[in-house]
Amino acid sequence: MTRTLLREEVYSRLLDAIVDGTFAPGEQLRDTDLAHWLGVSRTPVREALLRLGEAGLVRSAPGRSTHVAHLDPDVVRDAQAVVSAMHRLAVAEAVSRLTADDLAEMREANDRFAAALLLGDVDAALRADDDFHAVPVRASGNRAVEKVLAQFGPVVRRLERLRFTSQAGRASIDLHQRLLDLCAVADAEGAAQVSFETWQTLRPMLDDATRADSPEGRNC
Amino acid sequence: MTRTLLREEVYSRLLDAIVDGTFAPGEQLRDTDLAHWLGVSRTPVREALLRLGEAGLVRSAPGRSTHVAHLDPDVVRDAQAVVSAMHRLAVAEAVSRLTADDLAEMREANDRFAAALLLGDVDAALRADDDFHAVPVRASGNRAVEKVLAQFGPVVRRLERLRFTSQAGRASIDLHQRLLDLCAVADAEGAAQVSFETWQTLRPMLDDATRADSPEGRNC
DNA sequence: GGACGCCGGACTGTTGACACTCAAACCCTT
DNA sequence: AAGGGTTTGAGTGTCAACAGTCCGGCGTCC
Repeated sequence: MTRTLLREEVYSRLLDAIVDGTFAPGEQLRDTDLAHWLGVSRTPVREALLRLGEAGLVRSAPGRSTHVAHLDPDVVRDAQAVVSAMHRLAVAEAVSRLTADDLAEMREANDRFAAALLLGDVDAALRADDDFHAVPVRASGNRAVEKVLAQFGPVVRRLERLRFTSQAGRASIDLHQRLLDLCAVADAEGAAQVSFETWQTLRPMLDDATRADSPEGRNC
Repeated sequence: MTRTLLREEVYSRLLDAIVDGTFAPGEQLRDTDLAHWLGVSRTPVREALLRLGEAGLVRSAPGRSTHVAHLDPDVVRDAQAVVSAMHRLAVAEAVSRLTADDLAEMREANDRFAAALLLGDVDAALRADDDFHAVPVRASGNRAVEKVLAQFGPVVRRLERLRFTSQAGRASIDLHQRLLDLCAVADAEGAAQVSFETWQTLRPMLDDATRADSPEGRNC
């Protein structure tokens, strides 16, 4: 049984709090406060914050302060482009390895996604979407892709939680179905392209983001 | 003037030592020894090692030991696929933004690359190659791409230093030239595809790696 | 001679405290 | 009232030391 380190637990909790909005964009994070809140010393908190900083979820001014990153449209757009490219790569590498069970798992996740949209349950919809896309990522066996997605995925998810629309969701159902169909006939290039397009459905959310959260222009 | 932190200096020095082979694959790294060697306390060393671990350049067993990662062909292949995809994305986003100065800078770097190959100067060749590919990455303005390349680029470079051949280098000159030509006529898709292919020239090195450094099969 | 259990050392994880930097606030002078 | 200089507090960077885990070696028993 692998050992769970405090810095991993702290990282997960801080990540969740940032993505779900418990920590608001711009909110100051003091590592001494977080240490007290989590009941640990500063070191695991510092280590977790460093990782969050690498993903762009927090911004630190050395020796000064740390803040939850604003939803800077440039930052999110950059992360979204990286996430799209990683999923396309994963799909291209996975298509020849996907089993019937994998495809069934993707169908089931897409069905859950559609059902969640009907209920207006954003959290369930995003979980189903995660489950859907996780299948080819896992099948690709590319650990570097997994690491990049673990790092930049939350940056994109954070926007989705705030800007999710049923309209974009419904477009995703169809794209998910096309992706499934192309995987089923082992069309790696077609599937990779559709995977990329699936993640382009986020672009309208990014355009909306320029009218939210950072009224004084961009952080530099 | 931005402040330089010890953990950044330590990270750079450890990264260089791993990529250039000063720290051999498999070599044990004790953070107390590294702290003494670098004249700092363990904290910046630990923080640097965590980052190196995320890139796959070191492997830590929690509470046990830390080692320089072997040249595991799977790890390098994964990183190489990610690096290829990032450069392709960067080129696709950069093509419409490249100036005449940018193109001139790329030509100059390709010329230096060719000259270094003639002299058999691997270090100079790799520096020129870095300079060449840095231009579209910078022009793309995508900070997330820069971060991913900073993280996984050294994993790929590490193999190149050991397995570099003039033959592969000469193939790169032509691909560089094709990439330049396609950028000059603003063919984003063509340029992106050639950029991707440029990084595929590493594949023969990966196949050779299975006969080096990890005779007992893979680390798991 | 082999297997099992215990102990100690190696090494990392975490802790609490000190050091340093930066910016805001306050005070003094013009 | 404004500007400049000094002081102080906030917050992070780094330090030294303690805690905990894991594995190898040694001793004992069968």
